[in-house]
Amino acid sequence: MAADPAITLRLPDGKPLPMPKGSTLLEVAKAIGARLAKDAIAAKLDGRIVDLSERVQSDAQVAILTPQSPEGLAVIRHSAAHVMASAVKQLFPGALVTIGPAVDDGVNGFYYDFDFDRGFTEEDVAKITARMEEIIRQDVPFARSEVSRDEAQARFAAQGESYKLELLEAIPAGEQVSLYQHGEFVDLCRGPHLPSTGRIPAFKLMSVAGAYWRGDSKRKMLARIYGNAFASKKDLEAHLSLLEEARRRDHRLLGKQLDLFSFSPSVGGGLVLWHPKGAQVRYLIEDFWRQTHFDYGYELVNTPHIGRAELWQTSGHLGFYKDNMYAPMEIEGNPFYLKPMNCPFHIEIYKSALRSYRDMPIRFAELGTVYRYEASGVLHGLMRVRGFTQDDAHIFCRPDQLDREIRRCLQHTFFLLRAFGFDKFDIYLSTRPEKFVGEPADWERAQEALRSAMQAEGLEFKIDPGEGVFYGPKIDIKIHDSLGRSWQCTTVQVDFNLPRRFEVEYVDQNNTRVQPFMVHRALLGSIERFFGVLLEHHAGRFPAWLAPVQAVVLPVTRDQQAYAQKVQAAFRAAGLRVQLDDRSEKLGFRIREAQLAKVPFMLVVGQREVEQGGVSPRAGGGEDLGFMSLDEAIGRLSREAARPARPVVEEV
RNA sequence: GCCCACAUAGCUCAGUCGGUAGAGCACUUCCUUGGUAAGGAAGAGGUAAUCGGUUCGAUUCCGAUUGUGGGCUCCA
Repeated sequence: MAADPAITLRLPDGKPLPMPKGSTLLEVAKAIGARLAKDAIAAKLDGRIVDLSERVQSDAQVAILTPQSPEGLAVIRHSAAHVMASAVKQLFPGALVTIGPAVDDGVNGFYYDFDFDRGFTEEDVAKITARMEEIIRQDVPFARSEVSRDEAQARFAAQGESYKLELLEAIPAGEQVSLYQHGEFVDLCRGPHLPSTGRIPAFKLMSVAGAYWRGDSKRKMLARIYGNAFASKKDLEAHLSLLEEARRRDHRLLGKQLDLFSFSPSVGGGLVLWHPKGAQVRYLIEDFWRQTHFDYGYELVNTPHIGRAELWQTSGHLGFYKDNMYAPMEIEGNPFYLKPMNCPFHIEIYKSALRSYRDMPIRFAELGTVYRYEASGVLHGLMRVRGFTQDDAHIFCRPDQLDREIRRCLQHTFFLLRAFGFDKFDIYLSTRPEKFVGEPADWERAQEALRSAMQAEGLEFKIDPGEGVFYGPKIDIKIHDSLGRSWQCTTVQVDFNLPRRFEVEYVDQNNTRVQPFMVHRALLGSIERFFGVLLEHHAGRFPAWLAPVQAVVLPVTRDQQAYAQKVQAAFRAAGLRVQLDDRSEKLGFRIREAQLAKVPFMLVVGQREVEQGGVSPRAGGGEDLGFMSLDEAIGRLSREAARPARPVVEEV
């Protein structure tokens, strides 16, 4: 040992660790601590995630990965995918293996795709689970080997694994590839993997689905099995109960239970029917939205649902967006299209007058209802529909105003989203893609404006290089809901395409006509989807200012009916949405119904309340607030059901 | 759109190995007026998603269509 030349490894805390050259990472872990060595499942060597069996030959940065780290968890899940594939091959030798990575979509942690003609049934999944448990119990070691591509081809050809051969085709001849083997099962895989199958602490197969080979709808449909794996049984249980909670607050279920909206096969898929209570909430959202837009200096506009084909020709939508547009309808010989976007109309309003640099910025906002063709298979409740209302706006501004306008948009966005109860966000800046329109210099300028606006607002953001739309860079904001799931709502996009196509201009200080910057932005995204997200976020219990019914008056007996009507009228006069439930049912029954309807307040009035001229409110949570005078109760409910305060708009 | 699954009363579901269907809740009427999460009785309600086919006979088997769910792809 002493003869081995020493190397120095640098640990995450910055401490140096001298080790003999050629030590395995497991030995490194042991040198750090016995407990760490026991927990270790893989390691990070100069940023590269590798097996514990890998030998370190030179000085390097080293971190030992345990199941507690996201990377460690990914290794467990990837290994679980291999174990699943081996179980499938044992049970169904006719199934061909394809790929099986670790993923993290909030539900699943890994999958493996098989070419298996019969497809997998529930019973198959149960059998596969049992076989996987056996393989894990046997604690079979994962062994890595490196072979030439040609040798790998020969091996997979012998096994008839045609998909693996296809993957190998893409690798240059003569290159080394890595194989991972546990038991009989060998897979082409970069790795890394756990030391052995016994190191998978807890897993569950979640579902079976179809998936195209290489995600290409022209290629073969494969049978995919999804699963998830965790660092402990407890983590798995927690995950499953989170999924259970998500099912419980599924907006489609709540929409039915609370009588908010529905879909009808007679109307068509993806077309929402808003019931009175749902429409009430929607209008409250929209009213608040409008008020904030006035506060942030927008002017509201209103535009038609259809427009002539020429308009969409000019905008370019018939070129790049046609697949999402409905077939044209002919009106007196002219083709018209249902609008998939509002921009061309807002531009026409802009162009209805000659604009001066003094007029800028011009901010047009509209709750514009658009129709987009969506393949039937992707429709999903309110989250993915064919007709929806965008909270759309277009800002036309001078180059020197862009930065300021973006900051304003961001302030407006966060004000609005916070008002609805969201306070955690992921922000992304998407930059110029390979195919783009406009001048690179303008792109630079716009990207810089987006970046500096976010920095000025003190926002942390990630950059998605090359993920911008072809017409301009954009900022996307995802909100986190109460279950920790994230939803893309807000998008702020600079557009270099439409101003050019429509010859949008203003007259500058030098009396020359120049093209303004144009910004598209949707803050809530789509009202339909936002409503769905909001519904799930609050589990159907809207904040009192949005509740379709804010209180229900419950007379104890028929004798208080007249008084109850007076109470209802008094609350209504104060602007509260109050209903009266004087059906001949017992009080307990009516309380139960109001509770299930998630009404924030119940106003119980019996003989005592009549005599003393008050009410006894009960909060939606079940708390009896005790007797109070009518004025006191109206004051309290008015405060609790107050709309969020208006924003303080800073001029930046 | 593609793969798989599903579609029975307003809702949630049961049942029918091919012989035209049932429960609970909701609804209507009556009784009950009860102080903080389900009082009682009676009644009404179904062209079994739609359209074809096989069969003496189809809600049940087969096909198509529409819709829904889980995915793929795409996106607000």
